[in-house]
Amino acid sequence: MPYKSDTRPLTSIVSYPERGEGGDNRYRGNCSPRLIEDLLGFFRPGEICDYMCGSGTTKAAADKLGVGSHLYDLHSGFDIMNCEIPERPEFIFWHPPYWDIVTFSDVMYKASDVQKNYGYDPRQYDLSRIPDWESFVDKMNYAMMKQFSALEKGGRMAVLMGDIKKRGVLYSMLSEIVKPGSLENIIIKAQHNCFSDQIQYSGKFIPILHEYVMIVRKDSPLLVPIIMAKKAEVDIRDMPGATWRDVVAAVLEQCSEPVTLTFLYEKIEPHKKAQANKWWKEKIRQTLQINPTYFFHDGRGMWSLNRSAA
DNA sequence: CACGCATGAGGGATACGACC
DNA sequence: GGTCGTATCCCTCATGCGTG
Repeated sequence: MPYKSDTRPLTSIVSYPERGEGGDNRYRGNCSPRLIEDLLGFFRPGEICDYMCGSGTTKAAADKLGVGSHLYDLHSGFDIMNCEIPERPEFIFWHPPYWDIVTFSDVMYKASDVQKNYGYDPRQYDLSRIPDWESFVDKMNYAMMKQFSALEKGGRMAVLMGDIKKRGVLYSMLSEIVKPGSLENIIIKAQHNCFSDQIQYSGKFIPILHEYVMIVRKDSPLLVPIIMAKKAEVDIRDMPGATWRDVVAAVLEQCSEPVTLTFLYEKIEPHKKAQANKWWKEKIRQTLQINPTYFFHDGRGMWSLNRSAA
């Protein structure tokens, strides 16, 4: 009786406290097969492909539901960055590494075995061995687009990924992963019994207890819309939406001592805010006057920021 | 629900006395 | 005389409210 969608309708939040049968729970970083069962139960693809199948969680889920599967991994001769994808998949499940949180090659399995059986050292192609975040994201996005390109029209990719907090910095895979096609769903998946549960955190950050399943669909084969993160910097003095109060406060904020009006003029004059207003000097003076809660008047022509103001 | 009207924030423009 | 401090007026836009 395949596709028993039983009492677990798929929703935008999922939680699998007991991991269920399948896969190897000693293989760190793998997920509950129940997630994949639920995805298969909902989308009902004829087959499922997994190009980073790891310990075989996808196979366990597919077998249980009687769905055909095509499974590959770096540990058994398939390198996503360089090998051709053999199928035109209808459904891809992808559980990429969480950067370098868990190293796979030569840790979860022996590099020498792969060298012996397939003739390459898996460590050189292993995404979990990329030390810097930028190149990791680049490679991830390449692998994402490569898999998406292989999809048949109407096909889907479900990507299970998590954000990472390292030394106070958030590295968000969900933000930075490229999103080709139609972004159909983002599912929050609760994490249970993960390694970080054991760590006593020193305080100032919110422990991450969830990951995401992003589902994208390929609607048109040739022209594919994509959403991708782009880092940029804007100057508040050139920004539509920033008020005069914002601009003046921002300039004063980087000064420890009271500054002259001339200084404020110099800092603001070259920017769009000033260039858009013929009376910009007057506006600056007026702004300082009408916001006594934010701006201190330290004698004629001298101003500073009231840092205690809310 | 469309409308007319009031209100208030933000911004532009101008004027003018005080001060250096 | 030029800069600074202050007041005033007008415009636009968003929001809220009562009325028909």
